[in-house]
Amino acid sequence: MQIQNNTCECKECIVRSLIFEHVSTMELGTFCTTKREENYRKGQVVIQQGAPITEFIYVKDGLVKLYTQSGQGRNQIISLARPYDFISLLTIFSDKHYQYSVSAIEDTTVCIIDLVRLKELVRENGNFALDLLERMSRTADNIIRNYNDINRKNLRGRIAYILLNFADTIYLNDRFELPVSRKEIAELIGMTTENVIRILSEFRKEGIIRINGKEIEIADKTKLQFLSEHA
Amino acid sequence: MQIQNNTCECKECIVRSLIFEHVSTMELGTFCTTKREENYRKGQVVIQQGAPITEFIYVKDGLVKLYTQSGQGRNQIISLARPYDFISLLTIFSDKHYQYSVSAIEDTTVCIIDLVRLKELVRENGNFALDLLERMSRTADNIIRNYNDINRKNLRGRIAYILLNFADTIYLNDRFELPVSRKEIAELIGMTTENVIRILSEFRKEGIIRINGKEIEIADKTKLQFLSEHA
DNA sequence: CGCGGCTTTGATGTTCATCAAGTAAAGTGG
DNA sequence: CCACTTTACTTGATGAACATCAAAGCCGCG
Repeated sequence: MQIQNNTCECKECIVRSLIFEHVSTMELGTFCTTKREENYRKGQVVIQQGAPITEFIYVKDGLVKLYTQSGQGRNQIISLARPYDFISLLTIFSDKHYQYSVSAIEDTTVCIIDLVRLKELVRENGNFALDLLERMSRTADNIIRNYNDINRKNLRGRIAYILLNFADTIYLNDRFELPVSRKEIAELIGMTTENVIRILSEFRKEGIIRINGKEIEIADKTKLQFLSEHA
Repeated sequence: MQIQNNTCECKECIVRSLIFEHVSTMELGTFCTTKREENYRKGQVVIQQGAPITEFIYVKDGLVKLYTQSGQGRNQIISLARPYDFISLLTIFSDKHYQYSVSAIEDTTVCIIDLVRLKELVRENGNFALDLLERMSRTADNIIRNYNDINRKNLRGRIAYILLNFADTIYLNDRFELPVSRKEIAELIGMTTENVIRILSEFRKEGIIRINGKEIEIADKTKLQFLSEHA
């Protein structure tokens, strides 16, 4: 983890993110003086569950996972966050401490803004407040819907669902490199690592997907969609 | 469902609710002219999944459930909402249509505020915006944590968990009347009705609880807590 | 009074986690 | 760069946990 200097390229970075479209250039200036960037390598912990919340963090580049840890290494992944996802959006306004951990799945750069400063901005700029509400609403909503969807599927349905998710929502391509390990997939959709592997193998044998290590290609999308919906 | 007249007892109702503590008396006045109340009897639908979101709704009195419906009557309850819970808090700022249904578990009165008016208030009143953010954050957070907690427990653990939840969080009493049917408990914690009944019976036989229809009394709280945490 | 929904219990079968054991890959220190 | 250790991946066998099916009693409601 390294702290970088604050050359103010915020404009580009932040403006690209919808949430900040209502922040004026002047207000943006004050961000640049208070924000900082940090880099994390794959595997490093960005936020430790239980740590006090003093800052607002978002992913500028890379990929992170939000997860809860409980005894003996049994983790549960709440969600994955990509650039411009606001990883501390969940508890940030309601809690004093993080209820989950965040760590980098790929090399990641995050931007960090002081929470007090962010709150000031909410108070001063009503449109920004609305943007933030909308963003937060969407984030929470997606997570909840995800839990709901996954809970009513059997294991084959879950694997189908997550594969379609990667292809259609994240990579926009039926062929992609899995960013996560089999173990992490298991933690993401609530099953064991062995069964993730088993079912991926089944899908391969059935000609639904092609696998080469972390590389996945969807061969029979119709069938995968059917499985996702009906299993 | 009846529409009531708008005698402005908002002050009492709304002020009691933390979220509105930063709304001035003047602003409160404009609420009274725009808000309305509706009554629903047990079992009636307050919000139908898919309906357009045009208003902000909260429970003034009673108890409702938020749930998603999927084919052939297999529902999943997302959460229960009691007075001053903001039932349309989730999708309200991010979606145009409700992603879930809401119906009354007990006779319920809801207050309804025009969404446009609410957004104006967010824009005008920064402290109110922060309150709303906090409230929303907490709501979403609780739901997510709940899913997380429940997912890692086996069936006995889930029943223990939900019973403790009723006793400690909702009724503040080790003896209470179950507001929900066995079927609804099942939908709330992701198991079948039969197994809810079976495990409640087991707990009764094991002397952990006493049951009389909908009335539950926790007899051995220590054991229930142990089950909730270790099963 | 009868019908439909809720509740209860038992029997059965499927799904899934766990255990075990081995291979492959990736990081680590000399 | 190679031996070494650790972590990820894979497959099979087993049993436990849980859903499903079936049948019957109960209760409220029209």
